[in-house]
Amino acid sequence: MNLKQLSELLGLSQTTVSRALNGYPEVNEATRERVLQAVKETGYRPNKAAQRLATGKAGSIGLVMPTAPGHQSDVHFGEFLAGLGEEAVRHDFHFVIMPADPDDEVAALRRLAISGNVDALFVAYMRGHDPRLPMLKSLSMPYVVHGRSFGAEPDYPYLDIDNEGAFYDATRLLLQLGHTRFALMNGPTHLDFAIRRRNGVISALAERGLTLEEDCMSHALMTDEQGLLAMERFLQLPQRPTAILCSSTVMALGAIRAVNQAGLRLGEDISLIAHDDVLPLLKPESFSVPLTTTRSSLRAAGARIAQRLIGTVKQAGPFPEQELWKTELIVRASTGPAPQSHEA
Amino acid sequence: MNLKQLSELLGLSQTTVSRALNGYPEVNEATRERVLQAVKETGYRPNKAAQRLATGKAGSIGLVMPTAPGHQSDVHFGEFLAGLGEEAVRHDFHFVIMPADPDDEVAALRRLAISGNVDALFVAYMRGHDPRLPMLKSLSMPYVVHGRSFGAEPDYPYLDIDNEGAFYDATRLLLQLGHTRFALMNGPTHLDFAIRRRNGVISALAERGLTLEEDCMSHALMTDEQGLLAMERFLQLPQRPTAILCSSTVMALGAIRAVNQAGLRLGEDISLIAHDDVLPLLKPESFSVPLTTTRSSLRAAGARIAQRLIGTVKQAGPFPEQELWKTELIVRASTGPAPQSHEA
DNA sequence: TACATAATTGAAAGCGCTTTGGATGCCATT
DNA sequence: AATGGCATCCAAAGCGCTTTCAATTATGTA
Repeated sequence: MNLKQLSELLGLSQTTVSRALNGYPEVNEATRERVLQAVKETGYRPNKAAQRLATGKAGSIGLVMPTAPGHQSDVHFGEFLAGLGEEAVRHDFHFVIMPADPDDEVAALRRLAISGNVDALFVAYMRGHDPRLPMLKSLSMPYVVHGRSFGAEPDYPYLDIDNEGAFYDATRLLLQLGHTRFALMNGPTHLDFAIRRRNGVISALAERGLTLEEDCMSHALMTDEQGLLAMERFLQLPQRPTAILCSSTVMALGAIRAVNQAGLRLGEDISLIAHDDVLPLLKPESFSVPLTTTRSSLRAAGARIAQRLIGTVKQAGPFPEQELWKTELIVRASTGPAPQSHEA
Repeated sequence: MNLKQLSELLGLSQTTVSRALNGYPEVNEATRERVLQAVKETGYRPNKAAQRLATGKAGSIGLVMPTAPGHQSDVHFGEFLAGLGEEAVRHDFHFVIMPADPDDEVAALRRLAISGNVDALFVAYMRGHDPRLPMLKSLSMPYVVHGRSFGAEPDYPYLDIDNEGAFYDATRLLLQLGHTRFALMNGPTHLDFAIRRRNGVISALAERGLTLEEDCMSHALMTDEQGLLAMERFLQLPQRPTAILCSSTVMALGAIRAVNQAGLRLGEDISLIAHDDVLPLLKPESFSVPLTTTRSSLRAAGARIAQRLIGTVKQAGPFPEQELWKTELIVRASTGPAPQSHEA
């Protein structure tokens, strides 16, 4: 069933039927009713490809999904998508996801943009000096970046959380509790959020004249296993850190296991603060020792970005170009006063 | 830059340029070279919407993503997507993802199909007597189902793992170890895999004249927290189970915490086998007590389904209509002989 | 040399929709 | 009765591509 058939069935022109469906005013209400009724009966749906070809818009936002045979999938991607979806479903928008090798992301993004398949772009996994930014700017298609790109002029539309502030505050809390030996379990080193979180820690420490040694820093994929490995390394250091900052609750999981296996007690021998993206599969408050976290919902961020993107496409602005969300520092039992040093 | 402009630039007709690009034989190799060169220089990309309109195909596979404000996102979705993507990227296919309220899935799937936006459909989260099946059959669009629908005639294209066999084998292993009191931590009750896994357990038990009591069964979202709660309930039963079967390693995480908190030892007081979807964020072998699992890679399944789907669209069959993958039963330290009952 | 044949290329139709630029009929005004 | 305005409706062009059918040129054969 297409427009032509439907209009013939109704004895109307395609023009009128099209207008009736798209809410144009110059059509008799009685006619509109008749059209709507026929649509219901026949199950007619406009062909999106044709719509897009005719209008240049088709209610879709595009994103590239990094993937490759060896490439680890990422929980955060799915969570983000859920947020985007939550908003998209309200506006009858859909997503076009282009899988691409991580090395090919710039090109993939460009292909997606000029494919004519999408109205706007969502970009994540930002890096320092991200090469996608100049490309996006040259594109004349709306986009919003999740995160920022360290080192680039912040003149692009983004939504980010205050990673530096979050880890600065978390570090200060631990300092106030008397800790002096810190370690940071971070995400992959080239990612923007990792850079900023590290800076947050370093600057809070610097205020007390402390530094973060190279061997007290780990950069790895944010998985349970990597958390375990990193923590095991930290615990074997001659000067064992007592305060750990961790970029993910998933990673914290493994880290805590390492702590337990070493016979140490979380919140007493070792204090730990992790960043919580509010993943539904993992609730920090129900850990055996409830976890102190810096919290910001990834999903909420996704929903907000979708809102901005869709709003822009539908000209329903204006939206702020830049948004920086504060995180919440939620104190639970995994943080406690620094243990009295045996040597002291 | 569009075809018309490109062809004018080259002094050729659109026809010839189009043919040159799509590998038709009736075009002079020299001309083809010239066209390809121009494409490289201008960065021309065909408009997918137009291509789709003209050919009816556009290299995309569609899926609906269940989502709603309260709806929990699911790790498995992302993992699956990674698998699909891994294969799709090789064939320059992309995905069209339609977010939809879980109550609206049938309609959403239909909309997606007749939107003209996709060449094939992927369907997951199958339930018993799934209402999407009859709809799909009436659709004349290729599709592959991940999982099966309990109670429906198995005459549709699917790829599933042998859930019943997996849990049957796991249960038998525990029986051989002398366990007699079993509990099952399952996924949501209406989902097909949950039904089959339960059946697997029940039939293995039945062979020994044992039954699975109602209070030794939990159906819940497969999250860490639900695992904790379910296990806590089990441990408070008057006849405490010693053998636990669990539908997910994520859930096992919480379950194990409950075991530890109760002062019990995994692999001694309590044996546990979990199903492992091979999520990159969680490696059962690196648990403090390495986990005995039934294993089957979700990602591999995704890749295989993409392969079938894309193959069908490109007429590169034939592919088997039905595939049932065996799972591996991998014995690690979380299973051990049944403890000697104090009462015995 | 003339003619069939193969190799290349192009003009134009069509995919299903939106939208511009009229038509048409009806009513109130003059 | 003639005019203008309004409410409705429609024919046709156009979005950017593929593909059918036809035209043109080059090649080989008798």
